[in-house]
Amino acid sequence: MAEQKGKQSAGGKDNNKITSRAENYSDWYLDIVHRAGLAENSDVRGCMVIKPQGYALWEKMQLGLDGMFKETGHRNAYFPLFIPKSYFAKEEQMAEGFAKECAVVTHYRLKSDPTHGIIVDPEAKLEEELIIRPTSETIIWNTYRNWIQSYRDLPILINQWANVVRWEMRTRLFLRTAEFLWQEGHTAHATQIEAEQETQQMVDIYRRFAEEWMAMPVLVGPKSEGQKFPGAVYTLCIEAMMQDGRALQAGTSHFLGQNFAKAFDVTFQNEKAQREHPWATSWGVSTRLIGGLIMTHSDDTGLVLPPRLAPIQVVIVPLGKNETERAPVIEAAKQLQQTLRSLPRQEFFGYQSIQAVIDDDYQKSPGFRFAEWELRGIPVRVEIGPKDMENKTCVLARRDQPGKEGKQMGIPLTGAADAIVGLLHQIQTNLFERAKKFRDSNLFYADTYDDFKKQIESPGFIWAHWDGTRETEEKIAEETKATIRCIPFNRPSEPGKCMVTGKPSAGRVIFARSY
RNA sequence: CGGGGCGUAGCGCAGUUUGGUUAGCGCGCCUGCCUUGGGAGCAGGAGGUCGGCAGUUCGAAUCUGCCCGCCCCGACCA
Repeated sequence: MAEQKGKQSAGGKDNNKITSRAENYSDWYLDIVHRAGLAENSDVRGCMVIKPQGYALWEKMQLGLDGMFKETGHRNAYFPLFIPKSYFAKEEQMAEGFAKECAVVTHYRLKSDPTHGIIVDPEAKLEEELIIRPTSETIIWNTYRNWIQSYRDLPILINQWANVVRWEMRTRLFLRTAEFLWQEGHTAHATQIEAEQETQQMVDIYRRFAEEWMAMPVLVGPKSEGQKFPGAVYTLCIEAMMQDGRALQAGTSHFLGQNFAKAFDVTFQNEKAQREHPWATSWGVSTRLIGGLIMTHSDDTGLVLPPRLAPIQVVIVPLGKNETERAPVIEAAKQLQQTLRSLPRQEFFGYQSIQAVIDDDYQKSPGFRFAEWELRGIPVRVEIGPKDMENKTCVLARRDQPGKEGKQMGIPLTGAADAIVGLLHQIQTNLFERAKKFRDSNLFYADTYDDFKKQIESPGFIWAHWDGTRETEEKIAEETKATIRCIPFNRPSEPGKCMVTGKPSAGRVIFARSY
């Protein structure tokens, strides 16, 4: 009896399968991250290990973004991880905003102790504590003070790729971790208008990157007062809808006014020999984008990668029962791999050659190998077997249509490389269109607060009128857990009345529950 | 930090209520045979201080206390 019970219950959950989205969205997400080998939790609370497959995605993101930053005149630099507490305190709004989640270094030495092993040396207390950067405005503007004397020194257009630490209570791989990787741009300008143009330009770069590389449609526009970056005059954002209908802030670009220049006493002389404070921006996206990528495209079969972001675009799976069958198949696979690799480089792939791998692990059954590569999200799979060799053809399978549905048989090997490139472009477009369609079909309207409360219980974003005050937004957040995600630039011009207070509203804004 | 749940092999779990010899199962892993157009099969094998510490007991995965960690729900957040 006991044995039988054990047998039945053991493995009750098939750990070979991915939890379906319908069953448990959050388990589905974690299954994808784990099974596709992107990342895992480390022993350090709240911190993840980004594994090679996951890091490769980040590298492709860096490739795409860094290129766009450079094209617009930015240069990379690196500033310290540690920020003296006094610097941090200088910009009040920001210090307050991040105070609750700062890691602080208080000592600089350990020593061995007979009873406790290694201990913090109480003699080695720092005179001034160091904050581990949650963001770098303060240390950078403290540095800019020395770099900026004249209007001729401006603009300063700097970006840094770095890690930051925000001590979060609850973490989720990629979406919210205590330490994460990001880029932060920090610019200084002679005029307000130029800084505001920069803020706009950078959010537009984020939009382009999200849409063109990640195939992730986004809403673009300012945040509400309540949601903006502490220390910013205003914050522009790109906001995406995940497949569970929740919002993900995917990137932000801040107009900082002269706040940091004043806090750090940064001035320059203009053409008329007058002293002025420069105008600032900062902007960033993080490894959170990987979470957004997963939750935008992936399905119950596994990860789905848009071709422009996929570190490997093509996998070739040779088939065959024995050496005699396999030899010519392998030869054809190698030729195709070589042809793909030597195609003219396209901007579409970041001017990198198309990466194709051959999976000739015959120990694994064909079905196993097909499933495995689908799980890992490779956009195109090529199957070549003995039957194909008779006709000099192959089979192409597209990841955006998993299983047998996405297969095209009888593709001539001679034209296969071109067909694959075409397919990669198609997949990229299809993924974007599909995600956009999903997003748009989950945009709802609410005119009364009652309707809003009802609608917010279902997935999706809601267009609603709001009186523009922080109090009303807070009340809504408290009562419905929804916040204003974005005030889209392209919103229809439609004055109305706030659904809560009845006060006038200039136009609808986007509400949603968010990550 | 409040409420709930859980720590047993790399992963997923049974066993704990009612203490009793060498702690089981599925997947994965290793060896061999066999097989290959959608997650194959057979045979053999390796792998555990049962989260930690202290206690109760002739005897603890199982009972008691303390501690640590993880997950979910809240408060907070890119």
